[in-house]
Formats: sequence, structure tokens, C-alpha cells
Amino acid sequence: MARKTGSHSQITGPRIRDAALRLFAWHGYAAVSMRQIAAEVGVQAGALYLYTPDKQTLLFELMRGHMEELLAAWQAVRKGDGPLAQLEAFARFHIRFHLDRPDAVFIAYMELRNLQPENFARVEALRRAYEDELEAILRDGAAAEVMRVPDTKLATMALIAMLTGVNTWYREGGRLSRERVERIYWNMVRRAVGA
Amino acid sequence: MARKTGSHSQITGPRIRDAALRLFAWHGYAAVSMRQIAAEVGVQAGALYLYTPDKQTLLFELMRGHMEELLAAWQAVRKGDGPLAQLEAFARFHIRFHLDRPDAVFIAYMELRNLQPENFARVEALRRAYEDELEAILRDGAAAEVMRVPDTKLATMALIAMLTGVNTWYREGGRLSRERVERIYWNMVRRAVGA
DNA sequence: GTCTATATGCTGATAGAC
DNA sequence: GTCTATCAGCATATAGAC
Repeated sequence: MARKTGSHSQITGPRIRDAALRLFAWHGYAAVSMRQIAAEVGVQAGALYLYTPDKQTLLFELMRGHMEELLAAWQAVRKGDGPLAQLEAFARFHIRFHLDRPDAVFIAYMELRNLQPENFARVEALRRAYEDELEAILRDGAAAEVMRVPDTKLATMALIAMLTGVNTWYREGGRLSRERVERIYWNMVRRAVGA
Repeated sequence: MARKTGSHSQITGPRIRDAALRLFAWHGYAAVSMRQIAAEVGVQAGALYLYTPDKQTLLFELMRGHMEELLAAWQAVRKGDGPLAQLEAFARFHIRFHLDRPDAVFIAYMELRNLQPENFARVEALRRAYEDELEAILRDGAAAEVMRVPDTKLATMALIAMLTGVNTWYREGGRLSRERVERIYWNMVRRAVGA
């Protein structure tokens, strides 16, 4: 009983981020008020400012956290046995990671324009780093002549757009299992790069 | 001189839509005020309500107009000589149409959540109709055994996402010409469906 | 750590003069 | 057709009680 009544700093922080993530994804950053976030958590609006200096920083930290988690998760998963195996690992990882966190993915793509320039630059750098991972695989594959990729940058953007698009239509418990979705996408990716 | 000074109804209407389109695309519907739109046009905020009953209708009409233009333009361009030729026509048309109106495309994808339910349903129906055009081509191609498409719905969503993605990175006057971009994307599409 | 109360300002939309 | 003036409400963020 060392803790005072009403003192919940270790759980309120994450709950604020969870509520903000969900509300931003559903209604958009600009359309969500700090009062709504507070109501979702069950505190008053003023209490939010114990955990974030302002609304903008709250958005930025959500996006930065997501992008860093994405990069770290890929680094933990990537395998080294040739460009083709790496491409399959990337495609399957990308789909799985994105299907697991639709709200964070949605925000990372849709709310870029609501970041202040400095914050935007930092998030963009992280995104670029992720894209570079795929581009390196395609370059290796082209160099080893196991893939036909006339422009690696274009192919990178095209494949990432295609894979990320799974979030716009896939619904859990729907017609297709995740494994089947992964397999079909991987086959399309493989063929698209002429492998 | 039959018209009163300050009467510009035939040009103010389109200018309001142009300004709203640009501002919504850049800053987001929720973040843009009617005053900002009016300032861009050079009128006072109250004058906007001579041309639209409210902000929501202004957004909806922009999106509906875009989707109807998309469908009409495709109907005018589609060719009938076999699934493969139709697929190429679709891929090239989609890229060209989308690169020509990045702001409208951006809004059509990003502001869906800001539509009231009834307006959302109407825009979604138009989008579905467009997707159905591609799906029909893929189904014909699979039936004629000139394409290998294990799931036409998934392939439809994957290809549209890939093609629409061109808007996120293509810049006029950049490294690649439009024709080259079209050709590379078409080759990826063709290979992706096993043709 | 959370509350209530509040400051300062902007929002969508309308009324009525010209 | 456009203007000015205005209403009522909600926004972010802060101050100070407990």
C-alpha cells in the first residue's frame, strides 16, 4: 500500500498511447481531441500532459515507435541464404507484421502530413531505411541474375505498395487464411521480379 | 452589362472546388477550415455557403466527381481484343489517370473515413465498380488460361495497390519518364499474373 | 497523479446590409 | 453574390487545489 490512491503512472502512459493510436487511426489525428483520448483512458484531459508535452509529440512518438519496431523486427527475422530466400522472408514478414498492427500502419501512412517538418524528416528517414532493406535484396538478386529488375528503386516502391495493400482488404476470419494470403502474395512478388 | 458587379457564380464555384481539393489533399479535410478555403479563393467564408450546403457535402462532391470521372475515362479507353491486351490497357490507363490528378487520388483514398455513412456507401460503390473492371479482366484471363491467378479478388487488390502506389514516389521531371514508368509497371503486372 | 476551472483562440454556420 | 458581424461550441494547453 505504498502507492497513493489514483497513482497509476506505469499503466496510464501505455493506455494513453493505445487509445491515441486507435482513435487517430479511426478518425484521423486532426479530428481527434485530447478530451476524446482522455475519456477513452478514463482520466481528465489535463492529466494527459503529464505523459506528453503536446498532441503533436504524442503522434510523433507513435509513428517513431512503429517504424523502429518495424526495423528491429525485420533485423531479427532476416535470413542470409541468397537473394531469393531473403525476398520471400521479406514478403512474408512484411505481410505478417502489417496485418498484426493495422492501426499503427494506417497512421504511419496517413498522418505523415500532420507531422511538423523535423518530426516528418525523422520518420521519413526510418521509412527510407526500411525501403533500403528491400532494395538491397533486389539489387543482389539482379546482380546474381536470379531476378530481372530493370529499376530497383521503382520495383522496391511497387512491391512495398502491393504488400502493404493487404491491410486495406484483409479481414481476420475471412475467406482466406493468413498462410494462404502470404503464399499468394509471395508468388506474385516472385513472378513480378522475374524469378 | 446585365450582370451585377461582384457576381461571379460561374467561376467562383469551380475555384472553390479547386481550392478545397488542393487544401484537403495537403492538410487533410479535418485540418482545413472553411475560412482557409475562402481565403484561397479570395472571398469571405460566408460566401462559400452559396455553393455548398456544408463542408461535408463539399468533400463528398469532390470524391464522387473523381470516382465518376475515373469510371467514365476507363469506359472510354478500354479495348476489347483479349484479356492480355485489356490488362495492359488497364495498367497503363490507371497509372496515367492517377499521375494526372494526385490531389484527387489522395483525397479519394485518405478521406473516406471523414464521409458520413451514406456518402461513404456511395463512394465505396463507385470504387467497387472500378475494381470489378479489373477483376473481370483477370477472370477472363484465367478462364482463357493466359493468366495464372489463384484468387482473382486478391490479385485485383494487389495490382491496384501496386499501381496506385506510383503516386507516392513519382515526381514530374524526375529520373524516369512516364512512358518508362508505365512500361516497367506493366511488365511487373504481366509477370505477377503469370502471363 | 489526477482533478476542476479557465485562458485564449478558432470552428462551422447563419443573419442581414449592400 | 459578397460582405460584415455574430452565435454557440469546442479546441489545446495551463494553473492550482487536493
